Amino acid sequence: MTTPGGRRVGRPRAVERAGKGADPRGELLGAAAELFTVKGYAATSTRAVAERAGMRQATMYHYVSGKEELLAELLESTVAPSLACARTLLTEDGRGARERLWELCRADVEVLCGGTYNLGGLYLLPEVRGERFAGFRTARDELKAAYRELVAGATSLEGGELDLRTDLVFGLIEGVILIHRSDPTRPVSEFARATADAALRIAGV
Amino acid sequence: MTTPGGRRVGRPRAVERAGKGADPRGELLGAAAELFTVKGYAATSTRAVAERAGMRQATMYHYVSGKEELLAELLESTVAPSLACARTLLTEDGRGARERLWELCRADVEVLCGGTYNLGGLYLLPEVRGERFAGFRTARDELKAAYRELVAGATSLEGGELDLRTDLVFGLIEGVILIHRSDPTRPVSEFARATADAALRIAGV
DNA sequence: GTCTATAGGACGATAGAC
DNA sequence: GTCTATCGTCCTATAGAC
Repeated sequence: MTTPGGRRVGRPRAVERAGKGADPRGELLGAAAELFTVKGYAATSTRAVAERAGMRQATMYHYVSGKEELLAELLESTVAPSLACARTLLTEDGRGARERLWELCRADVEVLCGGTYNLGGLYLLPEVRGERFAGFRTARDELKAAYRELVAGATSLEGGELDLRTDLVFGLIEGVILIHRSDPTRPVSEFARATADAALRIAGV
Repeated sequence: MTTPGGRRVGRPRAVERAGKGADPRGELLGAAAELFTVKGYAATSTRAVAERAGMRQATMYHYVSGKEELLAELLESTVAPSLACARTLLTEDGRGARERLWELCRADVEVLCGGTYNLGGLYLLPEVRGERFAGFRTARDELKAAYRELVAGATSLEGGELDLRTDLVFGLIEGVILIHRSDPTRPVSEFARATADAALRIAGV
């Protein structure tokens, strides 16, 4: 951090960071993203996160309240783009539900598998069921409701049958996270389109 | 434990177990199954496992070498039935590949979602990538190869296109684990059949 | 703003009594 | 066969120097 005049303030870091984004909070989030997705949340220490972000463990607490805040923020940043996309698509009555469902699936897979780290894999961590992450789960539920509405429009199903089809479509999307994890070499955009095609076949349109 | 004559040996437990299966190793596995699936592997202590099995933490080491052995055994016991089923189906040339693929999907979902605990959820734990669980991953790979062979027989696809379809089918099956976790009230056998139907639609037959 | 140091607790595993 | 006790390690979070 620097003053408006450009003078450095605060004690210098023990290990100076080469380039990288000069935003310490962002670096912490990036480090957490990598470690949480690869080693899991519970198995990742605050030490490991902080050190990878180029600071000592205690310094982390200057930027975040603790480990949970890191996970909560990562989760919400991951579901937010898909949710924004879903809200937009729901208002576009001009296009058919079938086409909009395809587009939602494609965009969702693109987000889940497209980043540097496999952030979609965070959804699968057991810790996500905790109190602290209710905000994320609410957003995810709203996204699922959007899927349901588009499946309904595309198929004229209703009731339990509609729920079942929606669950299968939604399950496919979340399942592809695992596939992508096992073979990350496949181009994401091709894979996203193929998954969207498959989702429509599951929905039965 | 008792002698052939029925006399109790060893120091009595601090907390006597009511009924339950009198096999201590089995009780440990059952306790681990519940805790690992609900709280995750890394977040579950050996203390918690042992105590739920009705013994002190240290006593656990009389039956298993440690935490990892519990997870390894649970994983292998979960994939084994599906793999046995797949091997049988691969030899049944009399039935069409399409029908056998459907049956494999149905049986797999039944195993993954049918038990008391959602053992299928263990596949998703980040720790499973560890050295110690290579045996499980090998079995899972063989199962996936069986899926691939049946998809090939049912569709006449080949090469990259066959790989892609197989991954989508396999991803659906693993994805439904998550669905079942979010709504465990739905009858498993109905759900398993619906998932198998969906898998065939993804495969494109 | 970042550090060192440490409090205070939980963990996995082992030793040895009973 | 099961216990109690404990070792050594690692953890999260805080206090306070610089």
